[in-house]
Amino acid sequence: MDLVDANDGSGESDPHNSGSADSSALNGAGGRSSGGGNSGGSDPSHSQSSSAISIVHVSVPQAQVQSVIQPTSVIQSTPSLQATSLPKGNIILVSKPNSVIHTTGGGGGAIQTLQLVDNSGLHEDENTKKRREILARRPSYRKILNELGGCEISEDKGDSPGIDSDSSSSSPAPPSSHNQRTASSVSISGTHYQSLIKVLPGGTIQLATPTGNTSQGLGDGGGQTLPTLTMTNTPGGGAIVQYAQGQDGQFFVPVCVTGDLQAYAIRPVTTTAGLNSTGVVVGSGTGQSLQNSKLLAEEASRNHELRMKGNSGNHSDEWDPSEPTLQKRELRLLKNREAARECRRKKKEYIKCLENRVAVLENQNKALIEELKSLKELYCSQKTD
DNA sequence: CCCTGGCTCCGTCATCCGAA
DNA sequence: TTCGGATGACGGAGCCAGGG
Repeated sequence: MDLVDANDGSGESDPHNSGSADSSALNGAGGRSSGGGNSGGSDPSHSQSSSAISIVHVSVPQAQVQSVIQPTSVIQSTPSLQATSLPKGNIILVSKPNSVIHTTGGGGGAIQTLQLVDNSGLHEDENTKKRREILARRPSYRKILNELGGCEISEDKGDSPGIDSDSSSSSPAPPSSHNQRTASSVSISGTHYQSLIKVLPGGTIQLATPTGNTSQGLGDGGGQTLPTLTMTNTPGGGAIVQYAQGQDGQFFVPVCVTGDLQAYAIRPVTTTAGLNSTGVVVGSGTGQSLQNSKLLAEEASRNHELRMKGNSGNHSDEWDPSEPTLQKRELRLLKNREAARECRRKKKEYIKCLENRVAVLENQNKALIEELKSLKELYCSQKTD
């Protein structure tokens, strides 16, 4: 069994690693060593283009289920695939190419698999080049997270982080919310992505076919029929999987969601020209920021006018030669204020994501230890027979 | 009640870095 | 080269709990 290390891209760290008190939390999260830190699941150089298929299978009764689908993994759906239900205690760990999501029934039932195919090997040169470029850059939280695919920092305040949204997009479910469903779509560089989420009571995740006839089907999917993946008993019912159907394949990227949720953002398999380096689908992006800029400018000018009015009593006839500069400065300050606020928010989210990841990995570790134990026992008992 | 230390949030400045 | 966004660093303000 090719058990894949789930600790894929946990090398995230404070981009600047300045070690100040302000960033101590990030530094504590594990420093990205120069050069190789950004490796793991998202590292194209890791993609072993061997045809060997990794099967990851963990079944631990009573254990909390965690699902980790690492970046660069592609879930290649088989149209005829039926809903796959992971019994209580199962864990999906996929961080290597050509992996298979594999589950057995709690009592040794039939095995169902979802094959994961990694296409990154096809574009290794390109990806390596890109990776070098990325490593040479100074990373931001968002970049780090996107590259890791570990956590997605939301673009818009108050919205569900990391989940692209249109009219029916999801918002972070309240802890008690047990039946959460999300369908969203977005186009990037001509690639249409669909993401369908359903979290059922008990933590079942379902990938729904947009037009399919599964009961979880959501909305219109442009004729694509996608399989359903069901995972039961995720802790707190908090797992979210976003399904992507692109021109060049389907794929999942893990994403953290504020709270206890974990989601998977959408990422293209290949680096397409028009796509940003991250390729993570995030809702309501540029338009809003433009709008924000406008609003900021308006606010700045308003403030300026108010100040001018306030000052008019004192220096009525005085003309300040530096007025445009002042206005410019005010606008810059205003923008920077907003940016700082946003930056702090992202930082918080980033830390939360790291904490979530720690929790997930701890649980996985626990489960694997248990699995090892039971296998050992099994082996010993068979040996003595 | 006052003081103090810890914590959090905020605004500003400086700097880095990518895009134009 | 310039511009603007992102973010670390720094200091101030407010809140809260604990102690005298």
